[in-house]
Formats: sequence, structure tokens, C-alpha cells
Amino acid sequence: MRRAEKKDFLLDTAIRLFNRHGYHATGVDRLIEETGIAKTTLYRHFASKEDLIVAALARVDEQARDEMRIFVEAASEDPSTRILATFDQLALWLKDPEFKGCPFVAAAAEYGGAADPVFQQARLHKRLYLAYIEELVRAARIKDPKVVAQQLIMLHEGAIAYAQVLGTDGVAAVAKHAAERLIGERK
Amino acid sequence: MRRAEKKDFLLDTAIRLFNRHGYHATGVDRLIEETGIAKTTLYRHFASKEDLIVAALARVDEQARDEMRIFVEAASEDPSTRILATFDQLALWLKDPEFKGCPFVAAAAEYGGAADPVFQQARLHKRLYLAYIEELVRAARIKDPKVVAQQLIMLHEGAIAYAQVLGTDGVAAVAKHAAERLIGERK
DNA sequence: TCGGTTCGATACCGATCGGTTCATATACGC
DNA sequence: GCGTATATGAACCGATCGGTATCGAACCGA
Repeated sequence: MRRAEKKDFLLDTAIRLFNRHGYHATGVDRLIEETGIAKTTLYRHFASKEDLIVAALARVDEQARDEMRIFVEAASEDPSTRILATFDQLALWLKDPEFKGCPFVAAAAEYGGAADPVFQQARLHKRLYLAYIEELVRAARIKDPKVVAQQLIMLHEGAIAYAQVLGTDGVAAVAKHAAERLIGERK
Repeated sequence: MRRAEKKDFLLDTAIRLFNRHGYHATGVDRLIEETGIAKTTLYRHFASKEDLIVAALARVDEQARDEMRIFVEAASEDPSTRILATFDQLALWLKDPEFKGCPFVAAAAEYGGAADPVFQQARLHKRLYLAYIEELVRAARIKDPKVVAQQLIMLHEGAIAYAQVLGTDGVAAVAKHAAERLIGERK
């Protein structure tokens, strides 16, 4: 395995473990045991566990927003339909057996200091996500795009939290119906 | 300080520390240092840290739902207005400088196993909260009360997550406007 | 083939984790 | 006033935490 491959393998495994057990609960020893990669190698790629977490979040952010963008663009050309398609992509995520709630919200909860790099990375993701949704809303020529984008994000986040604690059955579809009501007759 | 007082003091302090730093990150040693109560005494009241967490969550659940019920009943007699009042109570919570996101969602994230007592306590709270909202929706004679209650819960949870990561300014009001749209013309 | 350099596995570091043991202090029944 | 039961604090437990030092192996151009 090459250098860069090892780094990616570490990150992917870390993401899996962090999602499954949480950030504090996932020890560095566990990660090196799971990957078979030496601790020294890990610390050559990442200065600290915090650094690793930030890198993992950045990777998840990139993947998640890419997948969403690709899905939405493939779903439809109609701007309003594209907005609703975000909830179909959400449904795919919730159905994943590895789904355990939003990694960014969890990270923000475990590293709550506003100055904490982990928290800032989580906030960055949400900002970028919000900006993307707002972009979709503007494309649909909906009034008050900022407010509507916030409301759509809330439906996303709410569906994720609901699914995490109470179960995923039909949650995304229910959120999608709410979104239809929010963006309908509002141009 | 009497026995029962010590137990309450332990629980209240634990709740504060758990909210501020997370569950794994808050050590038992830190809690006993903060309260000045001996570790032996703590373990006489609670069998384990997990037991303490469950008790803390149960206490927060009780307090949160009581406060919401009292606020809503004082706000109005009109069922629809009462539904919207839940977002005003939410606004109060978000404004609290100690606010750090939903303690139950955080607990569910850190103790993700569905069989984990901590997770089950978190789920119990959400179930009771959902049941209360559904009760309000039924009182307002709104169609599809189960679905609408789910959507309102999603707005609550979404507003909480949004506020936790991106800031609290005006979030509850924006969620309230979305709720108005969801329950309007739907009887 | 050699000398030098980078790399990785192991053993180890002090600190802290959740939890327990035990000896002492205190309160209370007789 | 005395003996007993209970509550307490402090010292301690093995395990694990994030992070390092050491030392041998693999690899490099010459």
C-alpha cells in the first residue's frame, strides 16, 4: 500500500469508527488496530487526533456535497424539482445501515467550543450546505430565498435527528412533503 | 447537605457538564471535583456512570416537557396558537447561553447502540415529546395529525441543530413561520 | 555493493479513565 | 456513656487515553 493510500485508508476507517462510536469513544489505538497501520505512520500523516478528526470531517464534507450535487443534477432540470430531490438523496443516506445521525452535529456536540478547530470544520460544512440549498432556491425564483433555504435546511437536519433517534421509516418522505408546502405558491 | 440534596446537586452539575463538554469527555473525577462530593457517595447513588447519565437524561426530559407544557398552556387557549407557541418556548431555550444543542441527540450519538440504556432514554424523551406535539395537533383538528406532528418535530429538531452549529439568531422565528405554513389551511 | 536516509513496528510514557477498598469519622439506639 | 451501624474521604486498582522514543528493515542513488 502506497503512502497516499494509507492516508486515505486511515481516514475512511476513522470516519466509519467515528460515526459508529463517536469521537471521544474511538481511541487511536482502536483505529490502528482496525487498519493494521502503525501508530507512527498515523502520526506522520496527522499531527494529532484532533487533526485527524478535522481531516476526516473535511473528507466527509466533500463526499457528501459531491454526492448531493451529482444526484440533484441527475434528478431533474426543473429548479423546484431539484429542491425536492435533495430529500430523495437524504432518504438514500438514512437507509444506509451505517447511518448514525449527522457526523457534523455530533462533532459539534463533542467539541463544543466555538474556537475549537473541530467545531469550526463542522460549521464550515453546514455553511457550505446551506449555501448550496440557497443556490437551488434562488434558481427556482422563490421569494425570500435566504429564509426558505434556512427552513429547508431545518427540515433536512430535523429529519436526520428524528431518524437517528426514532427510526428512519418514511422520515425523508414526510420531510419532502413539508418542503413541497414550503416552496409551493411562493414564487 | 442532605442525602437527597446531594443526589440532586450531583445530577444538576452532571447535566451542566455533559451539555458543555459531552458525555465521554466529562469524567467522573471532574464531576466529583466540581461538586466537592466524594466518589463513594456518587457511587452509592448511582451504580455506574451510565446509570448517572440515564438519570440525568430522565431529569432533563421531565424538566423540559414540564416547562414546555406550562409555557404553552399559559400562552393561549387556542389550539393552533398553542402549536406555534412551542416555537416561542424553543426560542427561549436557544437564547440560553448554556445552550449547546439537544442533549438527547448528543447522547444518542455518543451511545449509538439501539440496545444501550442511554440511547433508549434519549428515544423515550423524543417519543414523549412527539406524543405531546401530536396531542396539540389533534386539539387543533388538523388533518393527518401524525404526519403534521412529525413535521413540526422536524422543524424543532432542525432549528436546534441549526442553532447549535450556525448560531441562534432568529432561528426559532424562521422555524415558526414554516410551522405556520404547515398547519395553515389544513383543517 | 555500498552508505545514507526514510520508514514502520514495538515498547513505552505520564495522565486519566471508570470503579473499588479500606480505614476513619460521625450519627444514633440503648 | 457506650457500642454499633453507616457515611465519608483518600488512596489505590488495572485499563486505556493520546502521544513518543527507539531501533531494525527496506529502499535509494552512486
